[in-house]
Amino acid sequence: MCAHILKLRTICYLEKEGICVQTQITNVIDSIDPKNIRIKDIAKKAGVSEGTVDRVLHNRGKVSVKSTEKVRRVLKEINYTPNLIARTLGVNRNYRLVALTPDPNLDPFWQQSFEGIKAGEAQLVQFGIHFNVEYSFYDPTKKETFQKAALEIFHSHPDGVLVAPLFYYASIPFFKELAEAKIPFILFNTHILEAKALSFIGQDLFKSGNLAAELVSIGQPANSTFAVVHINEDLPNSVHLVEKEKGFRDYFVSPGNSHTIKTYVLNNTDIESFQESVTKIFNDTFLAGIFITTSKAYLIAPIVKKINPTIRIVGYDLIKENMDCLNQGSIHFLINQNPMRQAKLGIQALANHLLFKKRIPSLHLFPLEIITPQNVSTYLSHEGNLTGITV
Amino acid sequence: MCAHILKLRTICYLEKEGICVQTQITNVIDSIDPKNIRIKDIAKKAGVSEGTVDRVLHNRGKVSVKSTEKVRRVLKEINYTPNLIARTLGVNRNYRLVALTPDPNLDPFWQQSFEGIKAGEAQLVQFGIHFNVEYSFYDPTKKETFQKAALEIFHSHPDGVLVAPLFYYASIPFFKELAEAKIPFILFNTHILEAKALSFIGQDLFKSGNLAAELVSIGQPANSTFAVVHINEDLPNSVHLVEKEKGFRDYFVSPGNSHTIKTYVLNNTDIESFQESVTKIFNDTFLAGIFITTSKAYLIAPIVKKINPTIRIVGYDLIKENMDCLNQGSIHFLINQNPMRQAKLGIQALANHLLFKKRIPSLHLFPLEIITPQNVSTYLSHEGNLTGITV
DNA sequence: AGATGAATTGTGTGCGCACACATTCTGAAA
DNA sequence: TTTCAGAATGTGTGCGCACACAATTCATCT
Repeated sequence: MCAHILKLRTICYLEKEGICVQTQITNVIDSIDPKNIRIKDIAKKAGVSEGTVDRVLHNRGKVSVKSTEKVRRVLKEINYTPNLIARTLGVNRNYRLVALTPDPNLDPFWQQSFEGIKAGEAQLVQFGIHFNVEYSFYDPTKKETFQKAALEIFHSHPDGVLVAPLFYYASIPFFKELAEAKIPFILFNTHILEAKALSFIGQDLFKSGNLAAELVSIGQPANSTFAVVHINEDLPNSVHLVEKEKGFRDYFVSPGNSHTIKTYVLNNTDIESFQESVTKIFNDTFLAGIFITTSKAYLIAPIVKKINPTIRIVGYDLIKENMDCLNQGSIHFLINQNPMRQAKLGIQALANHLLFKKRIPSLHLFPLEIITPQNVSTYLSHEGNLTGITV
Repeated sequence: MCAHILKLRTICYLEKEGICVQTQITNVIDSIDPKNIRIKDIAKKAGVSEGTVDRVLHNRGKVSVKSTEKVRRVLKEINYTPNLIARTLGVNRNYRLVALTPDPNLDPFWQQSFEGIKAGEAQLVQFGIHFNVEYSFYDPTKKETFQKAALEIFHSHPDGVLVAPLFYYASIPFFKELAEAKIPFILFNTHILEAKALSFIGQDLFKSGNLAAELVSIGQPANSTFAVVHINEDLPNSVHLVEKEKGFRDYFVSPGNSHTIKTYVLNNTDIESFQESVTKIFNDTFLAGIFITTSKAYLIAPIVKKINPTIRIVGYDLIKENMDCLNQGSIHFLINQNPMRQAKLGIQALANHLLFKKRIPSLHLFPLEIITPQNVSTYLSHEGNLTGITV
């Protein structure tokens, strides 16, 4: 049979210089490959049956103290790691997941997150894993739609939930309910600390604002004025935007700082009056740079460029409209939140938790990706390659 | 048995406004879940045995035209995707991979790539996949060590190879041999087009130089002078550096450009004379920015800062020394090549090819990640999270 | 028609695990 | 001693696939 495996690892390149070929030979004789210990092997080694080992491994009880000890000792000796693939094979129950996000039809940003969820689902299917993801969408401008959807999800008793909880106060009771019902849930995009979620996946928004400040001010003269602009948002209810602004302002609180920061909140209920007010604001004040806290930078960038093309604009996310502005030079930097990868990872994390019973990190912070006209294309071609084993 | 699955997908949030709850109910009655078609199901539908379906699926021959037709028709009708997990279960053989890279002990950059390979291997082990990765290292400054290692690898007849081929001409014959012996190989970090590799994983180096030019010149006054610096490299033999410089210079070939570009090649055989020559060079010419084409920016950044702290420095990679310079303000931008993720993906790609028999893209270009003092920490915390299902 | 060998087709097994179920072992009560 | 729960332990099965091997069919020749 197998056994008698001869492993040969060679590190060699200095032969001439006398250190010569450094070869390490490992002989694995008639023993099990240490990488590949089965429950069966543990059972044999402990002198018990596979069933007993299984009971010990899963704390199913009904094992005598003596047997438990024997198994525990073997487990400590060898480093058993269950074969995750084999583990899922026998599982034929269907896990039902629900994803709750803003409606992708209302915002290209959430369209991308939606794509990520689908990619995650597709990947699991490919591996023969029975995960059904259902989608529930809400209107990001109306918190009642979130509450309603949340209630329905709770009543449908899913096996796991993935949520982008834009509304702070509206989401708290939902998470309380989920926790009580022991339904695992993962947050992405926006972190709600009190939620006690299984995991949060997203960026550090304070640092994100920090970075925006750096980008907007690089190479700018002293005594400049910068603006923070929130578009179309219910600011007091939106933790994520407040956090970004805090980070932005924090960057300028340093000994030698000479810059001035202003904040604007804009609503584009109708386009004409929006354009007017934008024009008025940016004509009145001389700004060296503008930081838009949402993915809506494309709404004001072209207007600002007409007023003064040297005003530096920093926004968020690789949505088409923003990239057009980037290429035309009206937006100078974008910070990519990578909603697609966030969402995909969310699904994967739920699978890891429910199915593979892996421990998943309670915090998965994404890097703050800086996008410029020169590197934007490299991000696009990369986004498509979301497949792989893992992720 | 199973069947009678009731799927319920709800999209609901506009009830008040009359559009009401939009519910889509899918009833799957007594039929197989379309997501989960087995070979057995195909066999039943085609009226043949599982063995015949298997033979058709794998082109093993020994099937009559009639049976082949029957199976093909069913396959066309339903969209069969094999269960990748089950596929690997029965595979008993041990695949032997060899990774050929510069010696990690000589360069922290290659240390990171080494970590990535190990991470990839570890992940496969966790999934119970029998992949043994052996390592073979060469001295990146001596092409003979590459040639020697390559020869040994070829003679050991591995199942797959992952290579970072820094030497252009020295590597061509190796790849020819591998191709003739039908040993699949994947390149990473440096692309050798003629190699006809299974896949290349890495960055577009021309664009990388392009981006460096953008970073070095943002917010700089007109008529500035910038330097391209190659450190410790056999330039004519190193395609990757030449390509980066091309990209860098290309950026400044535009109608309105007023900048000047200079190129320097430095060798730090002994530290003192190196420091002297660096000091001399950068004292002689007034430079607005410097682009170092390797991960060695930390060797000159502190010296340059002493001469003139406003000279902007752009380098490569998140190695400790560079990050220290970044935090101390002597390096202003780094472009992250993500050697860890590149290498890990290389292993995964080989597994996908050999084991899962998935098609893998012949080109996997990584994004050009811009690192600044403000976002460097977010990349570090993220690097650790390399696990997941995929990748 | 019967025999023979090749072409085709069908069946069985193992991969490692989880879980259901069957069996054996205790010790206390009858 | 026998009986009998209940605890402890062991055995068997399926998950979907690949591959080895067994069984069948078919065409051809005697």
